[in-house]
Amino acid sequence: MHLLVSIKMNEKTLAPSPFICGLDATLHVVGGKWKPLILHFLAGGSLRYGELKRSVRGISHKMLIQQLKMLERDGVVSRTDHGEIPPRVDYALTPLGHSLCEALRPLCSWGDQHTETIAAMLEQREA
Amino acid sequence: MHLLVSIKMNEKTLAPSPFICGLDATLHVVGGKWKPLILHFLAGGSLRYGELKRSVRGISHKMLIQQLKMLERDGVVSRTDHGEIPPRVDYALTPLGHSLCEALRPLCSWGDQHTETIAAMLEQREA
DNA sequence: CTGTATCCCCACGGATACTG
DNA sequence: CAGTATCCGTGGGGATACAG
Repeated sequence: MHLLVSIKMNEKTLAPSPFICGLDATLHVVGGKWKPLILHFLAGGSLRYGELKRSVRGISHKMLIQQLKMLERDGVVSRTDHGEIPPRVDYALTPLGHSLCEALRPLCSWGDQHTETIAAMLEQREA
Repeated sequence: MHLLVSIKMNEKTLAPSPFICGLDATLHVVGGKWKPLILHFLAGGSLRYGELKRSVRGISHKMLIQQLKMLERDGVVSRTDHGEIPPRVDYALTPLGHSLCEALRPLCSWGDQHTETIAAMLEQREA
């Protein structure tokens, strides 16, 4: 009895983890509709803004810029402006970004394996 | 030369894949803020509505019901109403759901490994 | 306890125009 | 080509009340 009593407090008044689990934490970084896709296409190597725009089909100009900024701020993507004219800007994954992308791969495979099934779902949704 | 010419068309006027890649397809199923978390907590076995509500901390009543319906419709989650009073309803992963959850695991691990880093990000965002 | 139905706000996100 | 700024609609999603 009296097991686990009196847990040592941290210095900073014990800030409880803001996440309910690891997955939750991850989603704070790659949550949303576009971020995973952006990372996915950067996995093959650095891309210019335009290339990225064309790769992530359907994304709007505004969204791409915005999401890239977030990803850069979070240390997942790096941005290098070559200071040329016309502008030439490359986006690439940081080491952290690569590791995250790695964790994303199973989701890609899963999607590949079930594309048919999922496509069928979408049609059924409208009905 | 003339490689890959004259690709055989499908019967149904060749409906081009609605997805830009496997990952995109996956996101049509577990996209959004809550679905991944719901699946994650169901991975340990079936849960009642209330248990799920408490597990996925922060989710609203409306959202949980709504997302569960979608997951059920998409064949990822199964719902069993025991027809009792008071009501007793269990939610569980289907085989498809389990495979998807499996693909989600690396994201959990990634989050676990970088919790500190991510927590730091969040604070920096406000600044 | 589980689920349905409303009200309602805000921010997500698209379209467009403009700058360097 | 890359990026910023603005306008503006839609719907995501919370709070609440109610039913079985």
